[in-house]
Formats: sequence, structure tokens, C-alpha cells
Amino acid sequence: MKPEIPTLDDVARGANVSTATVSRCLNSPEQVSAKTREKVLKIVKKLGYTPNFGAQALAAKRTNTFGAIVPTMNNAIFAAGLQAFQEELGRNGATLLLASSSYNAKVEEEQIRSLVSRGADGLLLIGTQRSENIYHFLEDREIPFVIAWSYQENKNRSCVGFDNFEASHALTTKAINLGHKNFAIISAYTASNDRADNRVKGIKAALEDYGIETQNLPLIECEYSIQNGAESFRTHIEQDNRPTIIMCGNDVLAAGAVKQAHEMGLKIPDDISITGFDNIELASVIEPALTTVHVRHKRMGMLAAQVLLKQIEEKSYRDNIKLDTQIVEGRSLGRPCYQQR
Amino acid sequence: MKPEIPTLDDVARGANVSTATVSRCLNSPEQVSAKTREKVLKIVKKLGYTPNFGAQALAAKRTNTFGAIVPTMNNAIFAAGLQAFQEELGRNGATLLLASSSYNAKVEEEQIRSLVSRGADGLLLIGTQRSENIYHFLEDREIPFVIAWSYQENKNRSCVGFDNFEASHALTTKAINLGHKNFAIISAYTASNDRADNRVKGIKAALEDYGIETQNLPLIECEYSIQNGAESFRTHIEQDNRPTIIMCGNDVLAAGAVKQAHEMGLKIPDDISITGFDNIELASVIEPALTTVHVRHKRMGMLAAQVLLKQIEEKSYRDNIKLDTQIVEGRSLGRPCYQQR
DNA sequence: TTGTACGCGTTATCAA
DNA sequence: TTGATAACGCGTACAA
Repeated sequence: MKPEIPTLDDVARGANVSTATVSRCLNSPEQVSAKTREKVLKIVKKLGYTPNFGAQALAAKRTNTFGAIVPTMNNAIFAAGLQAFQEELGRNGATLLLASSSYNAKVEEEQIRSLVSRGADGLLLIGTQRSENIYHFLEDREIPFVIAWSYQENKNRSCVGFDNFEASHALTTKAINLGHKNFAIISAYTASNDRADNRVKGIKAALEDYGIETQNLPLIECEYSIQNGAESFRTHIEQDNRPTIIMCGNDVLAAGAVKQAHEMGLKIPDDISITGFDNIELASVIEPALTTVHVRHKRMGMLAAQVLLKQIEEKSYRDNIKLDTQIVEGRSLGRPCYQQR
Repeated sequence: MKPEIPTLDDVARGANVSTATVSRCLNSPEQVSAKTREKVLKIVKKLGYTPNFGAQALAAKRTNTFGAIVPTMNNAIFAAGLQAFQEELGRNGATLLLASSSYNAKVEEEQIRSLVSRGADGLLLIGTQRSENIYHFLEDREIPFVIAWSYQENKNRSCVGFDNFEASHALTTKAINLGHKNFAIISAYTASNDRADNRVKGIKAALEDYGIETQNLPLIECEYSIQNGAESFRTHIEQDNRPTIIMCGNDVLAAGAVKQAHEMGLKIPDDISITGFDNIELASVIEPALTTVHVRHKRMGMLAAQVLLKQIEEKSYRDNIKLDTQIVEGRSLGRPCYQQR
């Protein structure tokens, strides 16, 4: 009763050729005469033959499968880029193996090993920050990988990303020029997240450029969530020296901050300015729309896939691609009230 | 220079046992004496041995890999459920193969075949609506699958979902009781999307329960996006017989509608009520907060994984799990103005 | 252009 | 409890 799954042998028998010929018909058709090719493909269709994955992987030593480890799928930050990555893989006949690390370095390391042992031909990693061990692990096994969401000049490691420091620096400079001097920050944990870290560093650097003290800069680190954004906002506002602007590590935190501001009856941007980062859909929908940093997530995902595929073809290929970002101006950033006229 | 990857043979040689014993140590340790087990595991560790995926798949006829095809990763609707699905798989030593169909039935079918030929042990499918062909394909090959996001009584097919009709019906009834008579709908394309279809049907059924004509009910179908929500909203509003409420197929569309209402200077809910569906984060952040339907996405993803894993263990296992939903009351739904006092 | 035959690294059966 | 050994299904030198 079991509908036996056809194998290469079955096809070969049906077409009166050898298994080698059938294999060639499927993998390098140009090596086979049109006539036999046709004959073979007809049988393939008739039998509904599909290559056995395990056998193929074993013999060919590749799976056409690529792994990605993202910190989370819970918010839109990585979703768009990942979708683009997956689509580009699909266009090239490859599939995506997905894992998420919950922003936990240890989990990420396990996931990397797991995906590799699952036969991933290459990996997409988010950000640069992880133990050298794991880089060695990949390099020893010659597993191609590409780092996304962060840009880093490094001839030995491919990346497709943007300069978080620079973008954050530019946004901060803009705020300073509007008259802000009293800053506060809500960020993701910077210790294990180079994107978050660089965004904070970008803010500090810009402040220092203008001689603003950063020693006691109020900074709250938390996981990305609306709830955390709201709570951190409250904490900042209730400090003695209330900031005129709160810069958030991403739009999700900023959305929480905006929500909380409404609840506390604070006018944005008159009483308090708020900025985000990433320009996810959220940013344009909330009132007032967020001033944030636009990142071309889809393009990044697509390019990451292309770089990875190139590294499969050409082992020594490496590329560092820097995508530019741009500030999106919403009404959440304005002059501080003592500057208004 | 190539650091040769160790095989089972290497371990066997190193430990002075047969490959069979090594294999047993790894897969069913209880069959091996504590002494040899220890000896073997030491060598495994020393050599950094990891089983070869292809060989394992070939010999064991399973990959410990599960596929999922979601319509899109671009919005948060599927992300949370998918993450939970993936995490539950991870807890059971399995991995997720991910593909997205862009809401295209043909693409979905290709993806299903592709994931199966990539060795997926089972599949997560979204919604019930697809060709019988593809169901037969899976059933012929005895590939376990579970349908999520839709509930359907069906002894032969597992599902973990909620009743879109019922939820939508309840929400509509609530609106009617507030005094609304003049409805309009913005929905995803219903032809290939049973969730969207049932949501629309739920609305119509509720209206008919109260003797409200549904023959000429204004209905716009479009892809989920803020932009489309905004445009469809405008179209509805500019009709001769302006509705007092616009019910949206999901929160993303509703967010677009709210945005457009602001731009057109319409007060929500006095001038126009708006409802969503899904209760994604967005819903609570926009002003006014959306009245929407809460769905326990995470629980759904987790349960889907559990059902799937059970089907692997016990071939004939099937389950239909219905999750309840609840209406979340935001200020986007209120009495129509002619009803206000 | 086609066929032969071996190897890939496991798991699983059977016997010891 | 352990060891030989036969599959598993495909890719690919090498030969014809």
C-alpha cells in the first residue's frame, strides 16, 4: 500500500539508460543528447521522481541550504531583511534554515553549530559581535558566512550592513542643531550587541563634538519591546534633570516612549522629543510620526544572499558592502521648548 | 592544510570499537556499557566529531528538520507564531526550514514540494485553502503536516487555529450593538485566503442576523499594507453613502485606515469607527488604540510544533485544536455620531 | 555521448 | 554488550 518513492534507479530502468545518465540529465543537461534527455525527463515526470535529499547531500557534499540566525523574529526589524534574503536564495534554488538566538550569545553559538551540522552550506549572521572561537569554527570548516546589519571593513569576512555609529551620529547632530543639550538614551543591551553599542557611541561622539558632557548621560538598557520603551521613558522623565530629548535604540522602543508620553500628558515634541531607529512601518503610523533612521533592509537581505552565493562559487570571494542610511523626519523631533519662539 | 572533518570511523578507531558502537553511544546510549560509552564520548569530544547530516539523513530516513511556508514575513502577523514554532522545535532538537509564498498559491505549492524534497520531516501550513493535489502529494508520501491560523474540524488533518468566522462575527455584533448600521470592509483577497474569507463571512452573517442588508456591502480587497489600508479607507469614505464603521481584515490595514482618517481630519470614533484583527503590537500603539481581535499567536506556534512532533512519533495521530480569541477594546470603535448623546 | 563501479558516512540487522 | 556488514540513493572518475 505504500506508494514506493521512486529512485534514480527506477528512472534509469524505465528509460533504459544508466543511473549516471539520469543524474546528468538533471544536473548538467548539456552533457546529454537531446534525445535521451527528453526520454529520461519523460520518465522522471511520469514517476514523479525527486532526488533523495540525504543521498544527494552525502554524494555532492552540499545541501543547497543556508542558515540564518537572527536575534528575534518578534519584531519587524529582521523580518523584512530575512524575507528578502530568503527570496533571493529561492531564486537561486536554495532554501533557508532559520534559527533565532533571543539575543543570547551562547544560544547563538549553539545555533550556529547546529545549523552547520545540519548541513548548511553557508550562514547569515547578524552583527559582528561573537566569540572568536565561533569564527574559527566556521573558518576551519571553510563554511562561508556573511555578516549583516553591521558594516565593518575586514578583508577576511564578508559583510553587508550600514554604519550604525555614523547614522546615529548624524541623527544626534541634527538634534543638537535644533537646540537640544539635555539627552537621554534608551538602548538595547550594548554588551553583546554591536549595533546597539555603536548607536550609543555615535550619540556620545556627536555630543562630545559639541562639548556636551557625556559622563552622566542617562542611559537605560533593556530588551526591545514597547513595554520596555514605555517604562524606560517614564524613568528618564522622572529624573531630576529632565531631558529635552530621548533617543531610542530602535523604533519599537521609541513607540513605547511615545505611548508613555501620551499617557503622561507630555506634548511631543514641545515637552519632549523622541527619536527612533530602523524606520519600520510602526514609525510612520504613530502620532506624531517618528524621526528615525531609514535602513534599506530588503536590499541588505538580498545583497547578503548574493554575497553568500558568490562565496560558494568562489571560495576566496569576500566583500564588504556599506549601505547608506538616511534620516526620516517625523514630527517627534523638534526644538526644545525653551528654544521655541 | 584542510582540517579533515572526523567521521564515525575515526572515532571508532580512536576508541578501539566498531562504528556500530559509536553510533549507539550517540543515539541510544542505554544500549552501551557505561565504560565503553565513556571511552567513546571522550574521543568524540577530543576529535570534535559531529555526525554528517547527509549520511544520517540517508541512513535514518529522517532529517529532524521541519518546513514552514508562511504567506509573508513582512508583517508581524506570522512572525510571533513562527518564532514560537521554531523555539518549540529547537527544544526538541529539530530545526526549521522556512519559505514564504507571498500569498501566492502556486508559489506555495512549489515551496511545499521543495521543502519536502529538501528532506523536511513535516510541514507547517498556514490556512486550509490549497489544491487537493498538494494534500494528496503530502498524504501519499505520508508527510505529517499541521494547518495553523485556521480551525477546521477534520479527523484526517491536524490543525491548530482559531475560528475566524466566529471571532469576526462577535466583533461585528459588538459594533451593531453600539448602533452601527452602515458598514464597509477592507479585506485581504478572499479567493485564496480562507482566513480573510471567513472574516468577511463572519461580518456578513452578523449583519444578516440583525436584518442588515449585505447585498451592496462595500468591500475592498487588497494586499495587507499600511498604504493599501489608507487608500481603501479613502475610497470608502468618498462613497455617497458614507459608512459609520470600517472593519479591516487585519491590524495593518486598520493602521493605514487610522492614519488616513487623521489626514482627512476625521475624528475616530465620532466620525468613523475602525476595527482591526490580530492584535499585533501596532494595535496598541496607534492613536486611538485599535479595537481588534486578540489571537494567541505564540501559543498557536508552540502547539503546532507539538502536534507535528507527535505525528512523527505516532503516524496516525491527528488533532484539531481550537484556540479562543477575544476582543480587545480600543477607542477606535465607538457609537456612531448620530447615536451619541 | 553513455555506462561501470566505487565512495560518501550513517543506521540497522544479524550473529557472536 | 559488541562487531561485521549490508543497505541507503546519488555523484562522478574513469573507461568505453
